[in-house]
Amino acid sequence: MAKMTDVEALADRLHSAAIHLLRQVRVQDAGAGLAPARLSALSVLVFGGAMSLNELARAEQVRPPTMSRIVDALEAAGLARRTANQQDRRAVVIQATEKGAAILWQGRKRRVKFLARHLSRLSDAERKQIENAVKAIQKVMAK
Amino acid sequence: MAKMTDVEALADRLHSAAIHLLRQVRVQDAGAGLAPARLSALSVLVFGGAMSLNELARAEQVRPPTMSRIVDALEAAGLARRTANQQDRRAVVIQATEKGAAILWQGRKRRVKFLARHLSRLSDAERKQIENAVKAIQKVMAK
DNA sequence: TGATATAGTTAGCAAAGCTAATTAAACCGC
DNA sequence: GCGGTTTAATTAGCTTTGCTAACTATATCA
Repeated sequence: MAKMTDVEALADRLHSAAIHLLRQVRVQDAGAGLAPARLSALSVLVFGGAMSLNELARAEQVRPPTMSRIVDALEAAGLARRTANQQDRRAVVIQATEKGAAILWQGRKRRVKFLARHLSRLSDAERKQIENAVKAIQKVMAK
Repeated sequence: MAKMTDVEALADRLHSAAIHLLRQVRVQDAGAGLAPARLSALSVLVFGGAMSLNELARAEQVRPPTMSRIVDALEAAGLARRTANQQDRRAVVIQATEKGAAILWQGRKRRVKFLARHLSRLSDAERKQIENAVKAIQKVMAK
C-alpha cells in the first residue's frame, strides 16, 4: 500500500482483525434462530432496559422505520412487548419479555464461550495485551 | 452477568469493542457510493487478484448465488469483469477493473484515515498494545 | 460412453436498510 | 386556548443482501 504512516498501517490491521473476528463470531449466532438485527436489538433491550423506539433505533444506528419493523418481528415472536407511555402518548415503551431475555442469554453465552475458547489458547500476557488494547479502543472510539 | 470466567469477560468486551469499532468505520464507507457487500467483494478482488466465483464467494463467506449477483452489480458499474477460463469452461475468472481498483483505494484510504485519526490520540505505548493485541487475535482466530 | 460431480446462474423468498409521506400527540407563542 | 410547528411512530415502497432449490453446461471417471 502506497506510503502509509505507521498509525495508518495499524488502523488498517486493526480494521481487518475486527472484521475477521466478527465474521467468525456471527456464525455462532445462527444457532439462536433469530436474525442478526433482531438479536442485536433484543440485546440492547435486555441490557439497556425498556426504552422508546427512537432510543432503540439510535442505539442500533438505524432509522426508526427499520427499527419499527424489527420490533414488529420481536413482538410476533413473543420476545419483546410494546406498551403505551402514559407521559407522552405519541411514544411507545419497548421492553424484552422473559422469553426474550432467556433467548438472548443463551445466544450471548454461546458467542462468548466461542470467543473465550479461542482466547484461552493465548498466554496470560497476550490476554493482558488484548485487555489493554480493548480499553484503549473503547477510550478512543467512544463518542 | 452470571458467573463469567475472566477469559469470558475479556471475550465479551473484545466482542463489544469490535462491534462498536466497525459500526463507526462503516459510516465512512457510505461516501464510496457502493453498497457494503459490493465494496467488500471488490476489496477481495483488488487485494487477492483474479479468482473464480466460488473462490470469491468462499472468501466472503457467502453462497455462490449471492456472489453471482454482487458480481453482476460490480460489472454493471464497470468495477469488475468476468472473463472465460480457458482451462475449465464452466468457470469464470473475475477481476477488478482499473476503475474498481481506484474506487477501492479511495474508500480504503478514507476508512483508514478515519481510524488513524482516532488512534493518533493514543500514546505510543497504547498503540503498541493494540498492535500486539491485533497480532494475538490474528494468531488465534486464523483458521 | 454414460453416470456423476462441479461451476455458475436463475428464480423466488426473507431480512434489513433507506426515504417520503402520514397520523397522532405535544408544545409554543401570542 | 387556538393555530402552527415539532416530534414519535408507522406505513408504503424501493434496494441490497442473504438463503435454498432447481437448472444448464462442462468436466471427470469407471
